[in-house]
Amino acid sequence: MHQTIVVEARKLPTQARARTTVEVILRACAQVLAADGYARTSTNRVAAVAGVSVGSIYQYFPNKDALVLAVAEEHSRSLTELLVATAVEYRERPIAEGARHFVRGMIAAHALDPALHRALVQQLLHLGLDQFKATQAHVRGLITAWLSARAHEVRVQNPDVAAFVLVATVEGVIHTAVFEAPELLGTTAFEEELTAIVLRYLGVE
Amino acid sequence: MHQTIVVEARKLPTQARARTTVEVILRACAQVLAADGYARTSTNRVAAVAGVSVGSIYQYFPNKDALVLAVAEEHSRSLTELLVATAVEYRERPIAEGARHFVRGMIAAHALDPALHRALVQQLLHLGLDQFKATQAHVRGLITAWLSARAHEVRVQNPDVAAFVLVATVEGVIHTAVFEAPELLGTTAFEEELTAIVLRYLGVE
DNA sequence: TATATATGTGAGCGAGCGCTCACCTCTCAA
DNA sequence: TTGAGAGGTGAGCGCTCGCTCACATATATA
Repeated sequence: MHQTIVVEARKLPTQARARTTVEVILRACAQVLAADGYARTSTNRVAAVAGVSVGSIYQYFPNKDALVLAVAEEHSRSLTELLVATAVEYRERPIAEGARHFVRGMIAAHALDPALHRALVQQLLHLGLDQFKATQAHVRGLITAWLSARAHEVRVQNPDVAAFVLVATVEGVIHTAVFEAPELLGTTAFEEELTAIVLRYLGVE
Repeated sequence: MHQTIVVEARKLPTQARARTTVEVILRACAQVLAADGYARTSTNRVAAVAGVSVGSIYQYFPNKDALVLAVAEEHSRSLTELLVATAVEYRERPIAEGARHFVRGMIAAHALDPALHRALVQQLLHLGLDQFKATQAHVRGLITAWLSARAHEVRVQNPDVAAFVLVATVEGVIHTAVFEAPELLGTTAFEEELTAIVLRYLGVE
């Protein structure tokens, strides 16, 4: 039922003003997605918010879904970058410290733009499932490697399964908080509790 | 940005054949939602699948969203019933047993109709956030009560927070599995691992 | 049987959607 | 300075959507 979606840019912006236009369009699309969700995000609305004509959108994006997917790519790139940064930084530190910073990184990643993240997660399941899975797999890969390198310090039989459960747990709890209790996200109590479940699962605490 | 949605039935079916019509419509809507997602669920499609005229839908539902919300209500009712049943059954048993059956119940609940669940979760965040929250709160309430009753056996400071984390964890892991690794759902290994994280978080294992 | 009311029908409306295309403006190398 | 192509425009096409309404049929009641 999920048809293939053409993602390739129709034409590449070569002049400086064209690159600005593309960026303005992407920012406007992100804004409308965050505010109104995918269903109410029309190309005409995006163009209006961007202060640009509809035609300009279709110069660089073959269709609406390609535009949304481009926004999603940018979002998940900055999200992954943030996580990879923490992963590298805490690779050699104690488990407890690493876990705490993984949790902190994930919370920060979701705090970047919760509303946009929400809209994208919703629709990506229909549009870019592969890309969505790839991002998840990337994060999971980082955790798997980290667990494998410290298998003797940690209570896991299968690092793959453990990574799956860990990432799903942290993401799940943060998502629930985003939707149902956004005020929790900034608190240390929330971070503590999330770190606790991770550490206890790993048999560290 | 989320406008109120009229949910009340436009008129109540009094004759037997009218009740059948309503049920046929609800079933058809659930089927189309599960197969194609909310965006591709049109009232005309639902009517066609139900073998009924569009007009009949609007005899009993004021608009599309009310119809979808009615499907969601039915779905979450059967889901909650299933969970309450296990909760009652294992209230007096050991923690470990209770946790295992909570996990099992949640897996079973999501296995009822994963595709429908998926479509509903996606859209309910826009349509019936209150109802969605209420269902979550109900489940969380059961867990809070259960943890409070056994506070001395279990490593939790705040039963409310613990219940939040637990429910979010179990839901999150199951959701991730539904979307990314449906083949995991039936396996005992999956159930084991999910039970393990719950028990270790509670300091039972 | 006759009448009132509940139930069911489906062509088609108005609106909004994604998207196109004929046309205009800007940029820059020659 | 100029012309070729990149960049930008927006009215509007074709289509689908949610939804209505004038009408037909089934059922309950007298």
